[in-house]
Amino acid sequence: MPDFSARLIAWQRQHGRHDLPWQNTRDPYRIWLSEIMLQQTQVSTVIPYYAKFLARFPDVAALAAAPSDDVMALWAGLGYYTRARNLHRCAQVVVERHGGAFPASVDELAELPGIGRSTAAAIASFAFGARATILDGNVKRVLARVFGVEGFPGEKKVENAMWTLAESLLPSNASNAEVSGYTQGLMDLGATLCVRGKPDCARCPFAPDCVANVTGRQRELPTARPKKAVPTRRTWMLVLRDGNAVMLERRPPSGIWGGLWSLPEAADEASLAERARAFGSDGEVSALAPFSHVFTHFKLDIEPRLAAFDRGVGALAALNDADTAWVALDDLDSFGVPAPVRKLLTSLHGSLI
DNA sequence: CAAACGTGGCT
DNA sequence: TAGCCAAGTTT
Repeated sequence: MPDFSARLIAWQRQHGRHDLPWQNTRDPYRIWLSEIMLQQTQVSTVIPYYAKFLARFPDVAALAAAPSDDVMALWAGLGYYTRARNLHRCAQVVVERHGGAFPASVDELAELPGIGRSTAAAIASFAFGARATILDGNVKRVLARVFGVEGFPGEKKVENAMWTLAESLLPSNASNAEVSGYTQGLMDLGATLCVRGKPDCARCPFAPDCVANVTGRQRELPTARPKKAVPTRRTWMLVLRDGNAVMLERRPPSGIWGGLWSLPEAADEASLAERARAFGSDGEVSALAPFSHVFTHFKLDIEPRLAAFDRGVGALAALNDADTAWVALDDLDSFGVPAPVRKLLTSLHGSLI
């Protein structure tokens, strides 16, 4: 399809999205921030986080200078927390090694923490008019359908073929504005017309040439991810409570909820009771309602236990240090707390006292 | 290179 | 409802 890019650019100009919060700017900082947040995350989810970050950290220098805990607290709830740590590191690298200005080339961008090939292309095309293709979920879906690309796009072989195809479709001599429109068009087509469930082929500029549309295979393309059973893990969480405050513990930097503040955990009931005693609680440990939380790759059954504590007569364990903190339930916002733990504590806040 | 890595929206 | 998956990157 020799006129793929021209058709896409024309479609985007007329029917694409033009008023998202991170559009209508060439500020690499704002574009970068949005692109990181939008990785594996829907637009509607990102919008309030993007606004919060921009208000608190108006430029890359402000973000670089912030304490890591502040960045994590602001990111809490968005998920994939490695993104937040890389975001912070990236800001510091840009300030310390690039004089506070994002590099303009795809290759240099892709060397920065948290910026891979697709995000680098997005930033380079939106901020600098570079001729580089993205390859996100939207593009994979559009390419699979329009060109009839078979196979699960998460598979390396298929993904490589799609990168090659996507590169070949780039507009050859386009202005900066056209390059931005092309990249945005790829996303918009996938996000608004060529959606997973019921694609609106009637309004699609590629309908007459689209393999999936012509053959009625919209449902089979792109090829679905192979099904895998999700294992279940189980954990006991300690709600050590002193009046309106609970004790939180810093999680290790990597692994699930890496770098967030969460409730102390144990692998079984007895171990949790022992931890409660070690912290200095001499009261009873009582069961709260169990619940489960589903991640992408496993299900977590959570057994919360409540124990009373009195810091007034408590021991050294009552003191805050780098990895433990007593937090008022009204003040959870200033700590990066995992979403389900936050929900648990918030519901407790309503029912206690 | 397959697996790890969150959460919420949608069907 | 339970399953699928979204503006992917890192290890």
